[in-house]
Amino acid sequence: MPGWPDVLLQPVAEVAPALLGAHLTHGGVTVRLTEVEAYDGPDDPASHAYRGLTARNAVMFGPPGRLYVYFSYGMHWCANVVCGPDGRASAVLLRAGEVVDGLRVARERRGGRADVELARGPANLTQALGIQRHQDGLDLSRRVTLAVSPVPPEHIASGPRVGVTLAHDVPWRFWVKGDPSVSAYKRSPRAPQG
DNA sequence: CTGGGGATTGCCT
DNA sequence: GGCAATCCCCAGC
Repeated sequence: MPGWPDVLLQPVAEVAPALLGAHLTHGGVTVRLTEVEAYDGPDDPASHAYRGLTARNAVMFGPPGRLYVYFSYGMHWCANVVCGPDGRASAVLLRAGEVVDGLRVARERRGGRADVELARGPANLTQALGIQRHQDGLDLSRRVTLAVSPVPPEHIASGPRVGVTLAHDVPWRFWVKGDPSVSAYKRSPRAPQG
């Protein structure tokens, strides 16, 4: 298993599950990633990079291993790990994690939620870590620690991405089976029935 | 310049 | 399960 950042150069659907179990540290808080989603730049209709380079997604088109942060629904920040070779514009959305260090700070940022909910959901995870617009483009090389041993495939589940209207048949959401910090799955209201 | 929509969340019934 | 909050992004005129 390749280390950081070479692990990011694999196809994004392999990068995403490889990041499960990794630790990410920012703002005095460390989370263990339990849920992620893959977005494959130019070929993926659900990706922010699908329509090409814009001011918002510029970091996606740069080198791997940096943080791509975007603003969502007028109030939330969400974070991705840029991956693939420079210019490929692939990314892995960080959807959920378990706070393993800095509980006190994370609780303050999340306003007294239950510990298991501190980093459950992409916007909640970024809030627990204190990530906002200013962290767009941040180099993650000294902030990510890959799992000592990868989460075994039999402990990983996959399914459609959350809230995504297009390409709903692509099962590029990956999570640790049975982990309580994984967010409840909500299909996009506009996704096909089933 | 403008307007419709969005990789969400949490509170409401 | 329904829906409001809230504002940036970007496509289109």
